Order: sequence, then structure tokens, then C-alpha cells
Amino acid sequence: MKVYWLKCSAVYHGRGDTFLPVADRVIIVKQDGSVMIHSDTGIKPLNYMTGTSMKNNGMLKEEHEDGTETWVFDSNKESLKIHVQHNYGSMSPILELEEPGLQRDGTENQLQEYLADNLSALFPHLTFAQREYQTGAGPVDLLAENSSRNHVYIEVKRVATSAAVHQMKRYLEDNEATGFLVALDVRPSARATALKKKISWVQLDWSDRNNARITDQQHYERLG
Amino acid sequence: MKVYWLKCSAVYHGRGDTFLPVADRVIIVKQDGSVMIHSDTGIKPLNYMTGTSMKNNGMLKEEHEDGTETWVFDSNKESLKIHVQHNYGSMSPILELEEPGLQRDGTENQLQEYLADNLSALFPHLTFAQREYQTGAGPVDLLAENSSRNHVYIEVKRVATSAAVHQMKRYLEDNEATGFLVALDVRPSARATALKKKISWVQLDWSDRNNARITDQQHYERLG
DNA sequence: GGTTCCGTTAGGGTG
DNA sequence: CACCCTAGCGGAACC
Repeated sequence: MKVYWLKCSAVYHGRGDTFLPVADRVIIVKQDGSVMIHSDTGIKPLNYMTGTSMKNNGMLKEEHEDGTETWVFDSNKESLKIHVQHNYGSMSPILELEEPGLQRDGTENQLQEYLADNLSALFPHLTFAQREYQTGAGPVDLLAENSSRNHVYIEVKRVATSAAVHQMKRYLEDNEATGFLVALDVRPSARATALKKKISWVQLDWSDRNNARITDQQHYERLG
Repeated sequence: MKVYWLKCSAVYHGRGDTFLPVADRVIIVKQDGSVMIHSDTGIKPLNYMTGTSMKNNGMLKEEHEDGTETWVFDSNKESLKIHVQHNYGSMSPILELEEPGLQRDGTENQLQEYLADNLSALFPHLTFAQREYQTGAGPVDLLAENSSRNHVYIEVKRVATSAAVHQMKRYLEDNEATGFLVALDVRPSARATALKKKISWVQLDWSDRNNARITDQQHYERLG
């Protein structure tokens, strides 16, 4: 990895077209060819280019008569040109230990697994049937059966917004199944839309990963 | 801004819960308090925290008996702890010139403007009426009139996915208006959903910003 | 403050 | 390789 402190401008063409006027910035070039131009605020880089599809896995330097340089990063479909007005300095960190990667906890996928394994504990009248069940309008996360052996669709979200309610509504259309949303956070907009569309929902506290608890719910049809 | 080269591990709690095992990494702390932990691949940081809602606009150092340190970043709702095993060095770039910001070209907003100004050139039977027209299910990007003076809704996207088709479908429900999607890229899933829902769409080439051309389209009702 | 929506979304998984 | 969806999405605009 290489970290530069520069006064520069930049032009990008590819997925979009952008121009960045002259200012002081920090540029990072990674081992895989990724380039990022950072200002002093925010998480996202002002300009960047993914390294995976890079042509030369590095930059091409063009020197100009006035002493400035243009650093060119090129791939098949993208190009980023950094015009360097002044190079204040740089740093060359060597990251030797192999990156083990980020371990996430409490993802939607893990919540799906937990619910599949513990469905009857949370909802005594329901029995888990399968994951990723194909409805006429796309795959719903969980399929369960109620005590009358009827299909019950369960759509799982970490955060449920109104879009999730619309999605559930589509699953339930043209079908005799019932169903509901399960989420760790059912946003107010989702609750409002659910009321309008009569879509049931359940909100869980899952801070204890071994024992989810229902903290709030609204049902518009009997579950049993 | 400060750039550190560290051997470290990290724990984050807040919007999610994550753990990052020990390895060599580069940490950036910005003027606004933003923190990022970068490995040697990819654009996105492994771990990060937005600076805007930070408590002390900076880190809190805890020193341990074995000589290592824990750097703590805290806000009301989030916390990031970096356990520093070794500090290889750092860099302190000073970004004096005020950041003018990125200038984008060919955004969805610009495409909306272009279509508003050139609607009849692309669609001779249509007349532009207004932008951001309020339908019963939310605001549609453009409102036009056909030769019979009937409402025609136009939803503009840079990239249209199936979600955009569903959105359009909701606009057209409970209403006598017709309408269609316009996008620079109509994804296959959008085309499939549009066929099922009978939602018309138009795909444009807009590489020449002064002259958009229709490259593909599918209409499920007469436009005139 | 919450919500909505765009973005060069990035990145992972799957076919 | 293309397409799909999730994400601690980030960030901006609007209310």
C-alpha cells in the first residue's frame, strides 16, 4: 500500500463521469490496484477506482513540462486521471499478516437460521417447513405451516422499511397463504404501510443470540 | 487528518456487531472524527465509524500493562475499539485548501432535466407538463400529456431494476393515467417484471449529452 | 429528528 | 461472466 499527500485535481470516466477541482487530498493506492482520493471529511472517498479489473495493476506516470505529473489508472471500462500539482510526501505501509477478514454478527442470514431452528419456540402454532420458498412473486425467506397445515410466509429483515411491506404484499397476492414480516427494527414508515396494506409484523430483540424475544407486533389475521 | 500503520484488532457495536482479528492495517482518522480501518484490498474500509455524531470528536486512549493500547471511539449509539498491538508509524497530512467537492455528470437529476426539455423530440406524441408530480402512491419524476390530453407518468432511473417496475406499478394503480420507465440501463430482472406487470419501458443511450437516442423499448399500451 | 432516494453504490454469492 | 441482493450501506435532500 502507498499513501500520498497531494495537491491535485482528478477526472474520472467509467460508470459515471466526474471532475474534481484542485485541492489538498490524501490518495491511497492498494496492493490490488484500488485507488482512493480522500478529503478530510466523510467515510467515502471523493473519487476512486476498483482494483480488480485494472489493466496494469498500477499507475502510469505522465510528466509535463511545468514539472507537474498526471497519474493515470486505466482498466477496460474505467479510467481515473490524477493531475498532481504538488507532492507533499508519502508513506509506504507494508501489511504482512494476511487479512483474516471481518466477522459480522447478527446478520439477516443468521437471523433466518435462528428463526428456522427456533420458530415453534417463538410462535407455538407454527412449524418450520423450509427456507427460500418460491412464491409466485419471488422467493420468501421462510415457509412455515400453521396448525391447519396452511402455508405461512415469513419475510425476515434486519431493518424493515415500507419497501419490505410492499414486497410481502406481493408474495401474498394471488395466493391463499398468510404471512408476516419479522425484523429487529420495524421502522415507523413500515408500520404505517403495514396498517394500510394489512400486513402483519413482529419485532424482535435478539441482543441475546440464544434467545430472541418479541418486543412488539401487530397481526391483521389470526395466526393459528 | 492522521494516518496510522498498525498491527491491531477491533470490535464494533452499533448499527451491527463485528469483530476484526489481529492483522496489519492502516487506520485513518479525519478532521471530522471519521475513523476507517483499511486492509490492502478493496474500496470499502473493513471497519469504520462516521464522525458526525461522535462524542469527543476524537479518540480516547487506554494504556494497558503489557504496553499495548486500546483506542476508543464513542458516540451515543455506536462504539469502535481498536486494540493496538504495535504502532509501525504514522503520517499527519494537513489539507489546507478547502474541498470544492466532486462534480458529477450524467446523473439521474440531469437526465430528468434533459427529458423535460427534450421530451417531444424523443416522443413526438407527448408533451412535457411538470416534474415531481404527486400521484396517490408518491411522486413520479415526470408528468406528460399525450395527444388526447391524458396524463402519462414517466419514472426516470439511471439503472432500472425490478424494484423500479414495482414502484411504477403502484403509481399507475387506482388511476386512469398511463406511463412508462425511462433508464440508461434496464436490467434483465426489470424487463422480466415489466413483462409480467405490463409496465412499458424505454432504454436510452445518453453518451452524447446533447442527443439521447432510444436503444431499446417495450410498450404494452399505445402511447398516442 | 425520521424518511426517501441516489450512488461510479461495493461486495458477496450464485448460476 | 453476468446478474442478484444485502449492507453497520454513506450521503443528501426533503419534510
